[in-house]
Amino acid sequence: MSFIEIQTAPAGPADAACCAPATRGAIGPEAAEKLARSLKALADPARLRLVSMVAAHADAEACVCDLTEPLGLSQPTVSHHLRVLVEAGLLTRDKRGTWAYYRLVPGALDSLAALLVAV
Amino acid sequence: MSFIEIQTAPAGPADAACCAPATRGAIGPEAAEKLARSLKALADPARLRLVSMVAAHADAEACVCDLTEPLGLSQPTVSHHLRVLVEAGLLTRDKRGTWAYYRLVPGALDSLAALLVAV
DNA sequence: CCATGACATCGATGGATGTCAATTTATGGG
DNA sequence: CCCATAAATTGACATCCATCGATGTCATGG
Repeated sequence: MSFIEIQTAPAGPADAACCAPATRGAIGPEAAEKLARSLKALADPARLRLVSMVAAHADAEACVCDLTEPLGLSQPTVSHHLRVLVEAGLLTRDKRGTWAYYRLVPGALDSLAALLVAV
Repeated sequence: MSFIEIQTAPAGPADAACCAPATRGAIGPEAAEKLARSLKALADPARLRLVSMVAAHADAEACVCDLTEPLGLSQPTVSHHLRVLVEAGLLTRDKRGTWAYYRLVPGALDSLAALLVAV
């Protein structure tokens, strides 16, 4: 994984008053972009509840029909949110016959949290 | 802080076919709303970089003028992002004379990450 | 007392996003 | 072969959000 890529700069001379160069040990623009994409996928009440509901469901998997009614959202909307979560690498989709089963990707949330504290 | 409020339910009986009740040990709607607000504040490349730059700056504090140029955004835009971060409880603002100094709130990122893995 | 610099707020605009209704695809049963 | 159900996709619409320019406020210095 490791999107950490510290942007090292020579640590310029200390400025007398204000306005030092900044961005010494800070996160790089592309790493920020990547992390923001992952966080944006989770930064929605419906999607947080979906992740939580999938994780708490029996066998840790659930189909759309399990999730539509308790969320209070229409089926296409739930499907859309699930798609966003799958594209963000947080859930996996497994279509078996009529139903599509969603599962939590094992270490996804943990590595995201780890990146967060390292920002 | 502690927005942890897990919504505990009696853990209903396993359903035979599909469509179990769901939302057993899942996060509640209002907890999801609150967490989503915090995550949304961070789910932006500019704000992630701002948090990182403030944390990496000398004395762990920085004024707006330190941050505008390396971010490549205008001063009002940077000010807006900093305001969002302050309102989310991630940064503190301390106006001393001409300059406004921003600092990272000590445990903010960590407790956010802890909430994330507990979703 | 006015000029300047740092910062915040306001207003406008373009783009992203959440939502639903309608349609489409696919599976399974009669 | 046709119908019913489950899901995904599409299209349309409303809302939110990031960004910028203009303006306002406060402190400092000539």
